[in-house]
Amino acid sequence: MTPPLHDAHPAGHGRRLPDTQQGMRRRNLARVMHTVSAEGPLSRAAVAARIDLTRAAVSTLVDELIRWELLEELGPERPGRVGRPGSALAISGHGPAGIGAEVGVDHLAVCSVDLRGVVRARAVRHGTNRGRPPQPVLAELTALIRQVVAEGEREGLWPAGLAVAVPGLVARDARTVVRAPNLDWHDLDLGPLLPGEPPLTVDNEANFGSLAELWLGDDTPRDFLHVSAEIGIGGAVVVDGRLLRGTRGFAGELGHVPVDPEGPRCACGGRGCLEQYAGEEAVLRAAGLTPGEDSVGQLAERAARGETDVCRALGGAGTALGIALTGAVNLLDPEAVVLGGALAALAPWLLPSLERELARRTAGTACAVAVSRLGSEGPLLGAAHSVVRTVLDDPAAVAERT
Amino acid sequence: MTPPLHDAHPAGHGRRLPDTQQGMRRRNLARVMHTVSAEGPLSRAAVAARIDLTRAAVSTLVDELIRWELLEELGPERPGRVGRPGSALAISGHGPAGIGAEVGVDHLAVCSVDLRGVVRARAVRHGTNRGRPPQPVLAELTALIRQVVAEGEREGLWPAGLAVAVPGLVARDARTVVRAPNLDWHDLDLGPLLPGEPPLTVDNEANFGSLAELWLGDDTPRDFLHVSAEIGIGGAVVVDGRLLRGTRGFAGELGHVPVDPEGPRCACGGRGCLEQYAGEEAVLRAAGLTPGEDSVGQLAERAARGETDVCRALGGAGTALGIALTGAVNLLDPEAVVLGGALAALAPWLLPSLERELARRTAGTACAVAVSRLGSEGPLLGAAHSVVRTVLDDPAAVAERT
DNA sequence: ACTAATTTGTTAAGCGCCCTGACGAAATAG
DNA sequence: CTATTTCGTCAGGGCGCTTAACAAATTAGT
Repeated sequence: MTPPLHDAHPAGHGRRLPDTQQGMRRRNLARVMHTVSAEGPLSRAAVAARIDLTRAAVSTLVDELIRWELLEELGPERPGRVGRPGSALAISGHGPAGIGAEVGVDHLAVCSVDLRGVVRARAVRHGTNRGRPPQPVLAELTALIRQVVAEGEREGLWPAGLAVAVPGLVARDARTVVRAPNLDWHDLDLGPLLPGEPPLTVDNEANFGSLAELWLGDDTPRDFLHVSAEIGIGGAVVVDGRLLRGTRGFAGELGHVPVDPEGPRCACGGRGCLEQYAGEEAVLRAAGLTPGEDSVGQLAERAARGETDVCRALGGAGTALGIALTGAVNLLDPEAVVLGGALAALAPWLLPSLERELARRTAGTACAVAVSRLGSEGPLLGAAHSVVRTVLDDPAAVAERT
Repeated sequence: MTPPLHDAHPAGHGRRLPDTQQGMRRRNLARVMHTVSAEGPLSRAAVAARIDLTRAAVSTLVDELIRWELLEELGPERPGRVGRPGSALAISGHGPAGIGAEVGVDHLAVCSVDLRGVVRARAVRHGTNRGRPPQPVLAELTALIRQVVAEGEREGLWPAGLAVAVPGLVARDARTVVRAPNLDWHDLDLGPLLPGEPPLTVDNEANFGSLAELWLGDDTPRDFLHVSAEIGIGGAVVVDGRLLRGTRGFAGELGHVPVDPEGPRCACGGRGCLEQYAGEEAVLRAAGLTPGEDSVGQLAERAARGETDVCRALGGAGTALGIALTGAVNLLDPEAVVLGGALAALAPWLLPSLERELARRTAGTACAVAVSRLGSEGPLLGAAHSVVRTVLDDPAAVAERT
């Protein structure tokens, strides 16, 4: 079985390797990396058994990966079984690292993650970016990035790529922000405004969040629907371990699925979109609160205290989510629906009505609904990990770059 | 011991050939077949240029495919350009053929298609199957199949596979009909009731219809949403040239997407499902007609005559389709929506309201809506072609079977 | 008409990649 | 202490594509 070649959009390496011996070699190098990454320290023989190659072939692959410092030899395994003990191989903690960055409405964040998946450095700056012009915001982000990169370099890490999560739609070139309403950014190419050196990938925060769920989630299936809300409502569809992007890169826009065709007008031009019932502004209004800092925390706190207006508002949002998700589930038949972002924190008050609505509108057993453990950390971690995945997906490519 | 080469389901999900030299060889054989199939007669040099291999390599691949009678040498091409003219290669008109079969509510149909995609034999039996027990129906279908296979054998064709389209949900094993309400079949394994010889694949008629659209449509994109209605409303999602099936194989159930959360009750347990507005029964009732033979023809005829009740009913169905499709388009961002099956014949009266609804609910340019040229022929052709695709996808596999 | 240039298809040599089979090394079992 | 098992490596070989060269078949130019 071939390892899942990571989606084409983040990073240019998603291209299919050619059907030549070199391409085969590169795919097999990738299969070794994926196997070791997924199943902890493993001997050459164990890897060979898993990817269906001979020990001899795996030996040469591993030699090369060690020479490139992508794998490390940990030494002899603790015996336990009969026979000569194998020599444990592990993903290296040095070498390439993924840099993830997030442009939030109320903060900036950057982190670096090594090939093992361990977060090695972080930097955050709080304060609103709403309506600020892009240049100063991205200059601040660049400073945070340089700080994180420098910190990594002191530990023997070099940046293999930079992935930036933004709260808005991103074109398929993975550089241009088409529309980010809460930042008031439009048709903006981030390339020239960020460091030129590590290759850049920009994507929607909901997309990165769903990838984080896929890669880091506890037992997230390979087919699921991810719903996350910050200000608007974002969704992402993961099919067979791959993120579905759509022709223009706009797939997953759950927020503008019609819930009631004659409902209130929406900025998108439609009527009764989900966002009119479960978006932050709508929920706050229904709860009798005014928008402000940390609105989500406010909602959770008051709901926990049992304030009926807030509970009823969240219940209504859950019902609307349930209706919109019924349509999505009928269309996609996912294994699960995962609530992420701000929805994770509010899940206790959303789930009952959401699940009730989903169940009563579904023939047979309804789709399972899970709550993300990552919450608002998802987009940042997903961004950093997406870089790591491109390295695992084609280790030979990064070796060429050293 | 050879590894499993094909997914049970059609749609060529199963390009999971191992990363060994043999796997590479088989993939390259497939690439030659696909290239010749897609771009008509081609010289060895032209194929080599397209699939990025050397002429020498392509020569050996072609030799093998000719020895297996999957390719034919047509002889020297008409010159025109400077240089030695190439020798044109074409897909063979002999050898393996795909057998497609359709269990409709009102008919049975079988056809065979050669590797070139040409329909070589057909057989049809009219008469309702509604509520009949499966055994006699499938016995009749078997008789038609044998007839079509025999006809093909007289022309040097042998059946490489049998694909059966049914109006209902099919489990992922591609043999078991889980639920076909209009036939009143439930949890029925078709394997034992059909000829054992050509390998069997069963799938939903909407799925096969969408594949036909993908493979045979005029300029159907690789990402589209296919909507077809016979009695119920079926949908199918094609992403990057692959059919999206969902975990249980139930993806594409557009008919039960909620259009109005407080609408009329539906058999599925929900309320206001699309089928309650645009299903055959609902449209006939709204038009003041009673269900019967050829209801679709009736509707089209009366609408063409300008009967206001019928036109209004179809317009309402179009509006409901537009609302449901708005949600689907927001979620998937397809390149186009294609109306197939009975909807193709009724498109002139559905399209205006459908497109209006889609446009006014979409920010930016709305998704294009196209009408299928195949209409109700889609499922049968898609089934037969799905067999042909499995041959093109792994020609070495059929060579082993001779 | 004749030569030069161009393109095709084939052939032989070569290289890369994995497999087979055999070996020494390092552990356990008796 | 010996037999057994498993691991990692090495040499030899097969397979598949590439490179390079060549003959064949056509057009372009003089």
